[in-house]
Amino acid sequence: MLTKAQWHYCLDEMERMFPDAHCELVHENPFELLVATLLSAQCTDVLVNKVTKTLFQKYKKPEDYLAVSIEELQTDIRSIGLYRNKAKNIQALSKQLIELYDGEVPANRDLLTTFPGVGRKTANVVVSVAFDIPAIAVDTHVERVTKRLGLCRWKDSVLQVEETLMKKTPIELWSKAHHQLIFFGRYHCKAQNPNCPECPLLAVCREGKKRMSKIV
DNA sequence: CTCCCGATAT
DNA sequence: ATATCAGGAG
Repeated sequence: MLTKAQWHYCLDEMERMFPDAHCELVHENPFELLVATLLSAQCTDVLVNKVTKTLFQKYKKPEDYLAVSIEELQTDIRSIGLYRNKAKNIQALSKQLIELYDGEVPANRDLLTTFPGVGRKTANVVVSVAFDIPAIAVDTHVERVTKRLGLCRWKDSVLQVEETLMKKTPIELWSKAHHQLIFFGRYHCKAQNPNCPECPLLAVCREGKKRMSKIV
């Protein structure tokens, strides 16, 4: 397992590699971020942005998503994948927003998870990015990177990963570290071909050292 | 655990 | 052909 000093070394190096890591889901308000994040499940953010570019011109408010048929909304987001569930969730979520929150996205993680299609990860993204509330959303990249490094156990749940990250990272760094973990996982410590030979974290990485010893 | 699911990279 | 992608619900 990584020591505290080793983890802070990782945070420093990721800051060096990706100093401008940020949310790559294009949005102009909390509602757009909520929809974009819901759409991003099992889909690249590049594809999400391609769809929302036209989607957000057609649908501005929750009412707009309820004004069309489910089939029409499905067609508008079909290229995203999982489009039947996502279309249904967007309409149900819009209805709940109007009836219980006057159409405004609540700045509260636990309230957000009561919305259909919104789990802990999506809720953490929204409160963190849209409302500057400290949170660490554990997506596929964050989970993979923290487990490869050895900060977490391979058998840990995403909630356990989140708790470990919150415990071992100063709260003022949560948002930045969260995005740097994603950039590091997306562009360097990739799922299929991680670039271990050129990795500045190799010296402290459990999985990296194992992979490199196999090559030699 | 399974299902949902199209686009892209390997 | 197969793996993966800013997951969530039953």
